Amino acid sequence: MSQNHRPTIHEVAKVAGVSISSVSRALNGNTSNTEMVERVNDAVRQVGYVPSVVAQSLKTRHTGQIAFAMEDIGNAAYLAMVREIQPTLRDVGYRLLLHSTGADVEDELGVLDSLSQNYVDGLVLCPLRVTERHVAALRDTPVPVVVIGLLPDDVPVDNVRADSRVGAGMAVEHLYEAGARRIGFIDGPVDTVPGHARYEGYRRGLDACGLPFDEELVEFADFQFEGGRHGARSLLARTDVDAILGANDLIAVGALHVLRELGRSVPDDVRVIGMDDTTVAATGFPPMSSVSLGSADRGRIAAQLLLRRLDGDTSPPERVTVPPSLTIRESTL
Amino acid sequence: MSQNHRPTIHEVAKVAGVSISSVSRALNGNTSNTEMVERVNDAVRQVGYVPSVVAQSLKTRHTGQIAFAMEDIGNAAYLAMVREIQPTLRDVGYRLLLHSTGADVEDELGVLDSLSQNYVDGLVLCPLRVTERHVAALRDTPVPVVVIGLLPDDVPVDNVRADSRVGAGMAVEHLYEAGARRIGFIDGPVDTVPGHARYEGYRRGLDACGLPFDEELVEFADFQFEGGRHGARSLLARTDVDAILGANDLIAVGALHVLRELGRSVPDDVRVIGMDDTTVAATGFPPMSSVSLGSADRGRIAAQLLLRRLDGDTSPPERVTVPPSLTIRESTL
DNA sequence: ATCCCGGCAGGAAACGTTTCCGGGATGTGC
DNA sequence: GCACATCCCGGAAACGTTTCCTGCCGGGAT
Repeated sequence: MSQNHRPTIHEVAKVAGVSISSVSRALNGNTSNTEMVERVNDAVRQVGYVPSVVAQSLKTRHTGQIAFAMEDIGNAAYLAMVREIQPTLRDVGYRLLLHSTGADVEDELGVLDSLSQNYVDGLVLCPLRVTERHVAALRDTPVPVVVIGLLPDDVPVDNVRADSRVGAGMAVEHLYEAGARRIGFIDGPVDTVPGHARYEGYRRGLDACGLPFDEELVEFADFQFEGGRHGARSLLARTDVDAILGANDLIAVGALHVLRELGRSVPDDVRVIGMDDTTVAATGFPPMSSVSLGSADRGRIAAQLLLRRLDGDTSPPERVTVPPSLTIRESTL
Repeated sequence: MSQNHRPTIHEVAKVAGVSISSVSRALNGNTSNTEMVERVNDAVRQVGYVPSVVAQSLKTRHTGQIAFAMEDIGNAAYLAMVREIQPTLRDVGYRLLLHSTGADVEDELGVLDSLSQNYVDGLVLCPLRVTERHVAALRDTPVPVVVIGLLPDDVPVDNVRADSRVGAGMAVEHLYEAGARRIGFIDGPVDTVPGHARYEGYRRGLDACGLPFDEELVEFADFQFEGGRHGARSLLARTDVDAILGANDLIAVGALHVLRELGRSVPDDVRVIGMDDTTVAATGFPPMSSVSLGSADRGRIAAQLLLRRLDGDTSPPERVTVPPSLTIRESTL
């Protein structure tokens, strides 16, 4: 908290004895006269000049900022994305703005609307759901947007997605191969995009293995540790299983705890697998297998796609799907 | 991606048949003529006007943005802070910029320097270390800064800190009361601020309990899960313990795993406690006790302090210490 | 009826840059 | 030595707001 007046380009010009246009050119590398450049640099040092990014933004019409909007940065999948997006952007000089929208769809739309305020050059968006208003807003957004998650095919926006349907299917098949025949499934809320996709994947996985679908085996819960515990308790109170698939790692770890409380051994009595392959999977006990949905990859790819657009690429919208993969640990051996 | 020209205040003025000054006044609530306000609002709707925050920032000299800089958003403690800071700021209309500096002190100083670019109105900073250059930069920062973490007393900047020294001491005393007499300690790197403070706390805790200090009982590691595993292996290969304090939860959970591998029961043979009280503590097995250092509280308080400064408060720098507390779970019963 | 005062709206300047444009100097080719 | 092209630099406009200042109008008091 200090001097009341930061030096502007005018002061630099005065000290250097040149015009402000020359200062600007010198600083932006648009002059070939090295003596001029030196004089300007000296003056810059002397007065301690730092350009105002706000004024630059106003003039150049870009801000050097990119926003990332998701539901909750506390969610490990989004966290993994941020950890890739931030360095990717920073390396090329962009700053990252974080919007946690909470479970509020209005807030999410608010972010989209606010893009017209021109405070960012682009947006990476992880929508909770995709409503018609989303589609409308995405159709004529004032800045490039990349959506991570499911998106109707006709929305002209770059899109990177995981295939959690396939991922859930893979998990089921993996459990089947490990010997499981009654595979319980604790899903997240079915009215969310991932909840729905994983439910489908579970069913397809059963089909692929020739196992019958039994709705007794399915439980719905929050995507949280406590959700997983409640889900597992209800499930196990109702029926018996020899494997459990959790729709994410927290749910699965919750199930792990309940199984121990009930004295069931993992993996000998019951195999357990989660999804997202986050830290809690590795640190759980026993170390838990999980379906990696490539969150980090999706984040990085989204950032790269966005940067391409900002570079002026006008090719048709891209649609990238990151394939899931299994990380096998002790809970399904 | 759409229309090449967003409407400006001039268009609104033209449509409304008034001057741009009147539009500005109407939009900012600086006019009492309700008919004027209505006419302007109608025109705004008609042309789809959205103010340019960049132009506003240039004129008003504030940006509505606040930066949060820390080492790594992947660190659960920082994550907890962001989760409090972001909503706190958003509720009063500020946007949050995220700077993960990595382990790079230069980068951290770069953030401080970049404040002169005036792209944010304030900064919440979690410094890795506090060098003289930090102090110099903090002494005359162009915008308010709140530092989370240790800070020399004479730096005139708001400061909120945890007392991890006391926290580590509490952990030791808790273990002692639970019956432990040989308490191992797996610290983080001792040249980091938290590593050092926790080391001191550990020693003071021993003193308070009348236990002798034995350097055989101390191991240094990364603040990570793998670090905890390595540290625990070395420690247990060298000597025997009846309790382990991990300098953070990941370290402690790593120790938990090693103990199980070695067939030592927790908490019966060895009690384990971590620090930071993050998700992995609750989801570990057995659920692990941890010293809460109030990360969320610190984040919220820091944000509130910053907002007060931005509101024009010029009272002397504030120094807030958030007291640690114990969260007891099964690993120390 | 005149004067004064208050309120309200419009014009214009300012925020700090970048960039267009034009003029003077310099250099090149005849 | 002259014409012409080239290069550089300075002046000025522009980006889209907010706000100061001025002038106008109307109303109340004398």
